[in-house]
Amino acid sequence: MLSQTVGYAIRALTYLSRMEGKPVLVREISEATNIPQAFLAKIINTLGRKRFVTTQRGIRGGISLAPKPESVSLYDLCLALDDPLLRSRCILGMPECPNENGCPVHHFWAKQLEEEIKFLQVTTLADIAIAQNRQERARKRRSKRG
Amino acid sequence: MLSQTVGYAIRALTYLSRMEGKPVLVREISEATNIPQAFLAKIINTLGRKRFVTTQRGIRGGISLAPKPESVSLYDLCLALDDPLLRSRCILGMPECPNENGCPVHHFWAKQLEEEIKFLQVTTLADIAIAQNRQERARKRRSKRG
DNA sequence: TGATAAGACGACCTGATGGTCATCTACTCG
DNA sequence: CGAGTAGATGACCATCAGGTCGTCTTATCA
Repeated sequence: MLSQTVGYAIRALTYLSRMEGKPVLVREISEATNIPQAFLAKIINTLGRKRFVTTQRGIRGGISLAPKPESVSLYDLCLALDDPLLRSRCILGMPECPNENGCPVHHFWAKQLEEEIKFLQVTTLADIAIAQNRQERARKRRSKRG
Repeated sequence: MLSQTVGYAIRALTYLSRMEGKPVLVREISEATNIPQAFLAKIINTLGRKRFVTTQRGIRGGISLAPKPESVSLYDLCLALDDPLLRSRCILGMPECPNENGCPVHHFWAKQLEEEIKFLQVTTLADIAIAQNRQERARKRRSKRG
């Protein structure tokens, strides 16, 4: 499981990546994605210091995505926001566990974690934006039909 | 990832399951497994109320495993100790996510969780005890040889 | 220049998890 | 019965993630 924080970051940046670089207010992101505004501001701030977004204060200010969506992996975001997933270790914590493959729990969880890291590395904001656009269109079709 | 609490429970009960029903002191389990004693006592207490172990106070007292090791799945322990894993939901938390299969993140994580639940259901204390016995023998061989 | 709009930032709160400690209760044995 | 042993139990503490609030700073525009 990813942390709530990284989940929010993914949703917020995905929203930004569908805006073609136009600055968007934190308030607007918050309302569109249903993320608590004050907390989102904090996350955005961190992402700004790590150069994932550029921020602009004052009138006509807002947030915009700095890199291209397809060059931001979920793994990058986990790193930037220090997601606990990246710190996870064998839960049975027996001293010999990491070096032996006898323990079925260790073996299984190591495999799961490896798969997850891999997934986070190959999945980018662009992938999620595409899926969201698809969902959006499906939703609109449904409401027009209904 | 399983919680620390469930990890401790698995290790403690695996230790018990290698004792053939003989009562063992919390202190002994704690020392053998390197689990903080006071915290372990609390976990054991919960497991006692849920009938996973029988406890006996006073001289010649201690803890013993109530069911047979092969009939206690890790899933049972997660349930008994209310592991957060069993409460996990889609991290992107978008309202449509659970009903759509468009979101790659949702899709992947649902699959991972399903695999984990399955693993927890089919893996029992007996499986872990067997693996530990194997490790133990290997360790002894190494130290005799060295 | 000053009003206003925005993000920056530090202080603080809350609940969950992991962990400690002191005291109570129950059991065994001499 | 009384001493001693061992689990039961409740109060308490630390840390962390998630979240709020108030104030400061920086930008735009009239």
